[in-house]
Amino acid sequence: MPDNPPHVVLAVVLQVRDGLLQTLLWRRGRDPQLGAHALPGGYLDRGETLELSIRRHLAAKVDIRELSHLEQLITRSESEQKLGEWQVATAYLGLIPSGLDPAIPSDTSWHSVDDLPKMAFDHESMIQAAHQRLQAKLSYTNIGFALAPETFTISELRDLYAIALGHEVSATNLQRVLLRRELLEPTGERREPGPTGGRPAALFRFGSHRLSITDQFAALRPPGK
Amino acid sequence: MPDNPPHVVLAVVLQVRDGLLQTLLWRRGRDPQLGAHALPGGYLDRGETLELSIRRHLAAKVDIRELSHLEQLITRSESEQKLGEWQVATAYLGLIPSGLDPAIPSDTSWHSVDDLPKMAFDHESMIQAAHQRLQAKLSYTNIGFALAPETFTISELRDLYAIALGHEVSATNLQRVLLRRELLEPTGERREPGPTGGRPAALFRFGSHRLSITDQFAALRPPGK
DNA sequence: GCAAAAGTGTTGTGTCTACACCCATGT
DNA sequence: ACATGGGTGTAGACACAACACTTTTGC
Repeated sequence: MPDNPPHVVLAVVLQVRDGLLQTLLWRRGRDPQLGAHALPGGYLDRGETLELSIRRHLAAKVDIRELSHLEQLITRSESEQKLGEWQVATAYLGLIPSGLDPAIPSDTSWHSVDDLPKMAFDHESMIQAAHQRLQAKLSYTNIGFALAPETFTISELRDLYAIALGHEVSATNLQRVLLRRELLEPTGERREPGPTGGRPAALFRFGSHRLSITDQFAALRPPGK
Repeated sequence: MPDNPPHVVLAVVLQVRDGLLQTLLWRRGRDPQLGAHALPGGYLDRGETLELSIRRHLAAKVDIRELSHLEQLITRSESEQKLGEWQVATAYLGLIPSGLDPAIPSDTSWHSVDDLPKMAFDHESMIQAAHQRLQAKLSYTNIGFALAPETFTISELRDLYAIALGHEVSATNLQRVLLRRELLEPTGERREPGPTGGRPAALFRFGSHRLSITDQFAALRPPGK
């Protein structure tokens, strides 16, 4: 056993795809746990910074210019140790806006957060931690910008929030909350109605694409019983 | 340079002492930065877990049975690297209830968070991060249990909150918020008034000493202008 | 009685949810 | 006209801050 632990950097990359909150998983091509699903990532290189390291490893899987947000989640040493490998792992949360479809290599695929395959190590609990962090931040920050495309209608945004939060969200109230907090600005454009008609929806965009705490007050709770 | 980075584990230990929020600093007895003030901690041992490691290092400074709370804060690789030492550091936030006065070694001392000496590395920003985390959690969790002694009056608790938050807190409203959230329970006992008189204060205690999120809603904001 | 400290009553404000209602478009 | 989806008006619940007022003690 070496004097210092190998340091692994991982990312839970989340995106709303096909109506589900999905995460990018890599099918391990090497021991240990060959064939099991794991979070993308790899070893910290000599002299490298944690954030640059995870960006480097992710670059092998997706176009990281499409990453709309990246933040550190947690650092763990526990479970790897049980496997006889003394090792430290730092997990990041990454987000990709809905609507993009980055090219990914064949050993990598998207999986619904609610229907994960058998995961290597304790990566499943890291995905849960990432999901909880996203849910919490949707309530008191402007992090919605990182899930949404550049412009969108309130209905589309409502769907993104509902999928990420895991419960129904009212378009009416979502609009009120985000406008009151001055996070959303109208583009002035409208979306053409579909073949079935309906009033054309106004297009909005997030005023800022930098994370900020917008309200200590929680909103968007699950509908009352 | 070795194949793997040395992993350092640090703790920002906070306690309300003498009317100030203070942190435990260690005066470095070795290079680099000999003589500068630094957070207590040390290297991760072979096969050791992060949390056990910080507990082990802290045990050399204080009686860790007096630690009322310990949580992971952040892991950094950046700044140490600038000094030519490729190194990763994980910082923890630790809390000690007010009123205790743990024995500490002579190379260690308490310093007000608002009046820090010249700090080694980027430890000052870690203390700021710890302080901000504590302030935020005072609003939406029951973390007050970790700052307060076993039993206390509302006035005493008000002072602790005011010191940790850095702004005035109303005893009236603090009591209402914490009772509404059912965090406080009366012990049934009373504190004798001082020589100057006054109605005897009821003693309370926190119902739970495990961290839980009690409200997504922020309270205890600074008094309005 | 009077000062001091603790605790309660009450009012107003702001944020949120829920739901009724109105608006703009396609067929 | 009517269905469809977008958007506004309004009322009620709740948490909170602020402050007046009452209670209980020592002197």
